Amino acid sequence: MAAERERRRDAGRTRQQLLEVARCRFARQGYATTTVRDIAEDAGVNVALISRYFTSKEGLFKACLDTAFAEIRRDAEQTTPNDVAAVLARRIAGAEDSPRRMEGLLLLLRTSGDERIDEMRRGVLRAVSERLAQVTGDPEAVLRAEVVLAATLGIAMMRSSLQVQPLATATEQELLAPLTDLVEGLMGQPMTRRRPAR
Amino acid sequence: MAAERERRRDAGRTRQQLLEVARCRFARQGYATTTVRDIAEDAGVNVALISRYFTSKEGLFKACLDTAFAEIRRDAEQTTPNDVAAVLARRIAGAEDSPRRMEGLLLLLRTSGDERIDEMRRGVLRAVSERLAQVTGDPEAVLRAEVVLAATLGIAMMRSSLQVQPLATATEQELLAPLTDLVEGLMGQPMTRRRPAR
DNA sequence: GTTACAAGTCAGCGCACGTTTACTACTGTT
DNA sequence: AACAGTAGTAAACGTGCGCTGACTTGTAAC
Repeated sequence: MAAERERRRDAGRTRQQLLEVARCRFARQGYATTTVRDIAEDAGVNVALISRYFTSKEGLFKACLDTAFAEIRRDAEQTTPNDVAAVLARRIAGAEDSPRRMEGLLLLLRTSGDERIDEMRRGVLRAVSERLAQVTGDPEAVLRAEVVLAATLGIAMMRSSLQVQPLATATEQELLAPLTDLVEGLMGQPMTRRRPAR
Repeated sequence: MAAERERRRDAGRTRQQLLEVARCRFARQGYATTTVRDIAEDAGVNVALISRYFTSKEGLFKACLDTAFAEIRRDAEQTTPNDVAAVLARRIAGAEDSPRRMEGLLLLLRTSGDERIDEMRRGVLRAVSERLAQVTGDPEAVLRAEVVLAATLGIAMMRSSLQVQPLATATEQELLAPLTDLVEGLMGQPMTRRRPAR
């Protein structure tokens, strides 16, 4: 209850504000296209604060990635085999705090030009894929899980920057059936899975 | 047979050279990250020639998109229902002129910041999806076709800029089975397709 | 009320980018 | 051989970017 009244100057709050608007910009426009002046204006503060709180534009981007990674890992850990499609649908088109949820996914495929960041990204994608692959014990499972993940990222892309209809405005419910079929087709009961390569 | 010997100065050839190296750069790095000086150096010519032959960087990008669009449309027109997965696998990981084939796909999701170009992009994606959707007459078919397309684009992304293993180095043969299952699951025999939403 | 420090602002630096202008060199024609 | 026209070059211009250092203002402690 202490100090809960609004302060006109609050470092923690502005830092958080910067994180959120930056995350939104980076996810929608990509790293290179987003300028620090845009971000500062969105947050309603001066540009210099970005350098102060996050060292640099790249530092801010990395901070955005960190929060996104944490979210995604949490999602992945709590997902059970039967859940996969529903969790993906929720993340892509979940209603409650949309479109914040999808932003995390989009950050995964926005490159900053920094090799260390790309390495982090690969790490997260790989971890999520392997978690997904645990659903089956198949040696090909990781590859198939990565295809599921790739599909999810692709859908997120088409909905955000490309805005291809009708996918762009499909609801969570409308996405659930196709995603279920996709996951089922790729990781569920064997169809072509067990047959030898032609 | 006329004038087939190599000329040291050949406008048509340099123009073509610029188109090819630009397409590669744009596909790999995106529009904003690629500089005209990079492109000119790759082509081994002076920067000013980009302005001369394509008016501007954006003009060059648009020219790249035009060639990619033509290729993709041609692919789409010649695809039969049973072919879909094979054509996609070939485009993603086709051996003969790889990785040129995949570049066309990647250009579809690289944004230039120009709204007219984005409109073109949406148009092509939409056309390809509708063509894909003709496989079935289902009203939901376009949505499902777009999911197939999104998956394809996502895979291309993971192979190029993200380089997530094992997807990044999977061969055409290795991709064929998962893609077949994906297409089958989404557009083939009804599984959850006909059952009402939960 | 005064003081000290943190929060926030302002103006500008340096650099890399896309583009342009003035120039040089090659090539086919007569 | 001289010319004309085009292919290609060199250098610089203007702009917008990320970032910085000196400054101002709010806030909490005494």
